[in-house]
Amino acid sequence: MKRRSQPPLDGVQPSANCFSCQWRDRSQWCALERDDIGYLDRQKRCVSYKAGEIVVRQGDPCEGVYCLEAGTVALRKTDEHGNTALVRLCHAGDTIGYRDFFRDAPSGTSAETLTPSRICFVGRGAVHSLLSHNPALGLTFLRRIALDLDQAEQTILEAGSFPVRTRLAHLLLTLRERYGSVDDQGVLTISLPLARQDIASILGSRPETIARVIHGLEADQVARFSGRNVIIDDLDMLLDEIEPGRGF
Amino acid sequence: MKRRSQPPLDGVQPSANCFSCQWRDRSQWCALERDDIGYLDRQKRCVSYKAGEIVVRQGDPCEGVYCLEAGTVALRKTDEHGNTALVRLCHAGDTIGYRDFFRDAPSGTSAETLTPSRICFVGRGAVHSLLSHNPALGLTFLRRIALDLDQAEQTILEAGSFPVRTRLAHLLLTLRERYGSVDDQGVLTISLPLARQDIASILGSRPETIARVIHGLEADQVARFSGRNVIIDDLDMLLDEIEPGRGF
DNA sequence: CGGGGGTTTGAGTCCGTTCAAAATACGTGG
DNA sequence: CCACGTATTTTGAACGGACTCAAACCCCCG
Repeated sequence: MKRRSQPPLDGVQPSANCFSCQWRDRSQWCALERDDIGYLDRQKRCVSYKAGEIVVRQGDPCEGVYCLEAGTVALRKTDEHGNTALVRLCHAGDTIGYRDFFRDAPSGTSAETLTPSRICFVGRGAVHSLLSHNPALGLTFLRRIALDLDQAEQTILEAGSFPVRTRLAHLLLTLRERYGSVDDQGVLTISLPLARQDIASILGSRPETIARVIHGLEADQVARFSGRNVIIDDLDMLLDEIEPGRGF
Repeated sequence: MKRRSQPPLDGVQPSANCFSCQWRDRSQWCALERDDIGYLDRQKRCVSYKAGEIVVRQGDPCEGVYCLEAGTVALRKTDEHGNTALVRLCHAGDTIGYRDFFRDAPSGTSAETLTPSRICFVGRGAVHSLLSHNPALGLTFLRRIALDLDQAEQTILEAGSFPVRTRLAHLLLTLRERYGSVDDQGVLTISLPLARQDIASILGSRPETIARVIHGLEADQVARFSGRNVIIDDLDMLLDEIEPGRGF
């Protein structure tokens, strides 16, 4: 048997069960009753992906929605001129593709796994069925999209207002919640799920610029980067990158 | 009686009726049955605004949603640092504030009339009631927000990929649909509902830059600007600003 | 006729980009 | 396990678009 360098999907059993899914109460599906969860469980199809695989290709017809049980997924959008941007990161517990589903149009973004992932697929028919059985489900999605839209507008606002350095600091702070850990010394380490070029893409910048900004951050003792690990000795310094001083 | 410079609300009767509303079939409310339209009609409250009035202030609690019957409204977002951006334009027929409503949180944006407008207000309770009566209504909103989110992501993509000049050309083309007219000579004129600073805000730029770009557009015979009127003799030249050349 | 906000123009600067090349990391096959 | 080829990241130098600051201008209104 061939040895593989990909880390295994830590502890996740194949063919997960919706009842025992740790995200059930925190996802949109929390609106479902017991019976409907059973239906969902029978209908869903679970697939494991390696890092870097395409789950949905932009322009493909939308066949249903996806539940990200483990891993991290990037949503990329490409326009007709070939410009591409990483529009959103999806983490374990997120539902993917609901936007295309409700627009009832081909996928507006591609979805690509950034880390090894386990993703459950739920077909159109099943979602429609659940939606009509349980009107509250529609509202949880409504709420979720509203939040997404808010975040997108926030991004627009920031992109125009702050330099790349500030936006990178903000991104690190955001990623801290899911990918950060603190050791005994109280030192924060963040294991980025992103390559440099993906960071650039998220911030609407270029890999060269990101490299330079990272260099600057290290020069100012704000953070130390080694590969995809970021070590932050003094969180306050990182926070100061966003709140530019306190003298007001 | 005092003479007023504001143009009257062309032909719109005061206290509009939902049944006779010209937007009924094209708005989210198209999902409603006759009885529910009646309920909506009784519940809504109609108000006329002059240009430049604030309809909703960012941070205010969300009391319901608004139907824009006539006029143009700008949605502005301000962050904690005072940066502000014009996030979206709303035109006659649009529903406003549904996002805040579904997030169930204070308004994330301010809404300000750019032209004299007539706006109907529908309270929380009424919307909730209609929503529970008619699950399809939720889906029309879902669809609408999904479209908005798409557009927001498109904006993010463009902002990072194209110079201000291209984005301005694109904006003009967008506004053409609602604010453009063609005379006997076949010449296109667009009556912008926006001040220069609002254009800047929409494009994530500055008024000075917009002035310069407009100057450049005029120098290249692409368009002539006088006040809020834009005259475009040759539409192809404007289109070329977006599609950079045809040799591919 | 005298404000006052919005717009335009000018000059200078900076941030981020582009292009090119070197350095490093990574996966693969020997 | 190491060598190799490829992809990613980093560095350097130069350019350029958009911003800032400041002043002049304009138009609408009182």
